[in-house]
Amino acid sequence: MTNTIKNMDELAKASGVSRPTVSKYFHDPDSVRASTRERIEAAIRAHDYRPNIYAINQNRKLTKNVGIVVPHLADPFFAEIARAIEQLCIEAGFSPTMYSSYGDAQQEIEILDSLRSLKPAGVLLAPLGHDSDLKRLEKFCKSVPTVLVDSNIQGLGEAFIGSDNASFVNQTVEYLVRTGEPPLFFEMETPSNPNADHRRETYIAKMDSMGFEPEIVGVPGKGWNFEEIGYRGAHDLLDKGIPKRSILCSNDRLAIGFLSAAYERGLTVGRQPGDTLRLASNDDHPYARFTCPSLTTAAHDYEAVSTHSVRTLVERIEQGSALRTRQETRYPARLVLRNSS
Amino acid sequence: MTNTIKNMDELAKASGVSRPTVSKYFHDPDSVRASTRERIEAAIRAHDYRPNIYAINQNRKLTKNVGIVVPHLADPFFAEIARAIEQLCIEAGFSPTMYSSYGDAQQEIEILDSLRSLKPAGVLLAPLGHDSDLKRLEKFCKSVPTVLVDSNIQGLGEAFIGSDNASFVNQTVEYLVRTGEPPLFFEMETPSNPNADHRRETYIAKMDSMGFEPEIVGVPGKGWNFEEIGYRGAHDLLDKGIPKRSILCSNDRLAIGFLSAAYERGLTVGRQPGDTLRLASNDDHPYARFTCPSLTTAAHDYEAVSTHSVRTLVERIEQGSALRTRQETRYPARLVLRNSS
DNA sequence: TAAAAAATTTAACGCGCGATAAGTTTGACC
DNA sequence: GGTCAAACTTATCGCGCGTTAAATTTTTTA
Repeated sequence: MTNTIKNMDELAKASGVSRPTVSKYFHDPDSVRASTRERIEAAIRAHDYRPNIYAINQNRKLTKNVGIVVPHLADPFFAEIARAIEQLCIEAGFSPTMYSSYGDAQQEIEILDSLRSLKPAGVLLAPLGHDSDLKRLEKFCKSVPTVLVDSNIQGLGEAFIGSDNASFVNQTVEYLVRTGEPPLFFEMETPSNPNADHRRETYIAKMDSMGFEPEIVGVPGKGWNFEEIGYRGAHDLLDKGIPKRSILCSNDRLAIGFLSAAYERGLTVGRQPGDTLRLASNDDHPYARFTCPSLTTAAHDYEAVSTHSVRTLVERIEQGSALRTRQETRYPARLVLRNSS
Repeated sequence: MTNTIKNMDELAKASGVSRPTVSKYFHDPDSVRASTRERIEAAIRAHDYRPNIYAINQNRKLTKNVGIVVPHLADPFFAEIARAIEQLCIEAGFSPTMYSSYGDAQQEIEILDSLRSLKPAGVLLAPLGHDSDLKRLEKFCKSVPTVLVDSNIQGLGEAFIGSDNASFVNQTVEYLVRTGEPPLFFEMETPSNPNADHRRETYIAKMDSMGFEPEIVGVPGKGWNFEEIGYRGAHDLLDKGIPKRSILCSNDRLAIGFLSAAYERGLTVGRQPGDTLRLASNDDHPYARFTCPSLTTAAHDYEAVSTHSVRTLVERIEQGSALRTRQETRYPARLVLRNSS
């Protein structure tokens, strides 16, 4: 008796209203009179009715779906960004779906391809960067309102919202210099993300401007096992002796690997007089508090990036195909002092 | 000229076949003659056509969708399980979608509710456990073929596939006893997962059977910030002096917090003669290799769990509503010896 | 209380595809 | 060359809803 309702027609009859009115109700509950709204809602509750999504989306010009695409969900940084964005999308009345390309450009394209057939209202995309298939990405961005997050690709999408890499590195370099000595820059030889390039460039510029000689160590290794790469790279580096007392890692995951290697070698890392090394990094990874020693790092403004990017996408969706000028927004970092330097 | 094709009718005309044949092709490309298959595929390529998912799913009795629901995607353990399962589902010809309840029972229910309207062929569910709304969960499992993963709930779903908690703890306890002394068990006072209970029970039973007195420390704290909880709990514990030389943590994330606290206190953890503490744990968290010292732990058989659970679900889907007896499968752990004990 | 405005009803079409039945063509085989 | 099954075509219905237009009712406003 409670589950005999299969479609809107029956729901309409059960609640004593016409089907177009019920349809209107689902489109916007406030568009019907309070009295009819209550009748409809009573029937919905009584029969546990939910409209058929597929029938809805087939006929609507625009769905309420949004895609969230990140390079690697197993990376806590992206997991956190994705979580925040997902929540905000729900609050804005959309149905977000999360996708991860797991560092694979081919999969990134496949995700976007299958996303296209979901006719999403919009997409929040944190692209792989260098590895991405730019032509396919560009084609996609032209067919679906897309906002780029975290990693920028020139001219692509409606807008870019991310973190200001220069702010990160300037603060960490400044801090290390002010409280000790100019740092060596420790990074991946072939980073899988454009942000790494900006960090390197900022490091060089900053060192130059302060009158120091930039010194960069690029460790080999591909893929997304950054800790492993940092670990091996640190061992290789330290095999040749300690190059400098201060080290700045391009990102926290490399630093985690570095600290692990340093620990194994019995090197003490920190700002105490007896310590052999000082280490700082960027990102404020969720585990940066729990490394040994805890990691001095520059923190993203997760909340600002996620709220701004969702807000931008929603605005873009609501005002239709209004092509404003593409805006790029970069939020500064917040230096977090811990025990590693 | 290339994008004038909107539906199957036009695609059929463009390729010179009838629409039912095209429909048949999409259902199973091998069900049409090779020559017509080529003609269709040529037209698809030429016009970049993709069938409308919503129209397809509206009419199919069963969709090809499967839901993957985990308690917390930001936890690397679940991120890894979800990734593996997602990949296997794709290979099996399904369209997986990932959902995370982020530790919130209310959200777990909402996910399942919205999942229901996607008419999924099946669901792979790693339930929250204690916190889950069992009645709603039960209702859901009756309406959608569901396979439980990682965390079992008696009688729920078609099957359960997870890890054998007893195997984990038996191995870690045995190892600690054999190479040193019986361990203290370090866990959360109110764990958010039934697996923790099984681990505790196994610890007690194992200690009893070996003739030792079980000793358990339950640290306060709620939520999913296990590292933080372990960190604070360790400090509290160590404030009262070192209770025992061997400590077994219920899971790696607690251990990561513990190691961080121990490091801050200048305690050396390991199996060397001079070390003050030995620490072991369970899960083989992706970062267990990079803690300081690296963590001795019991590893899940990720691959076995994920392949078996996907295979079970696919079988269940393909053989319709064949109600076999519910099976529970638990894979044993693999002890990973590192430097913490 | 009448007129205007808002809400609702009735009727009907379309979306893109699944599915089926009956007739027609194709290709393999002896 | 004839036979027959497999493959294909034509025709047609239905899915559950969006959407629209015109007619009707209800509520608000003057």
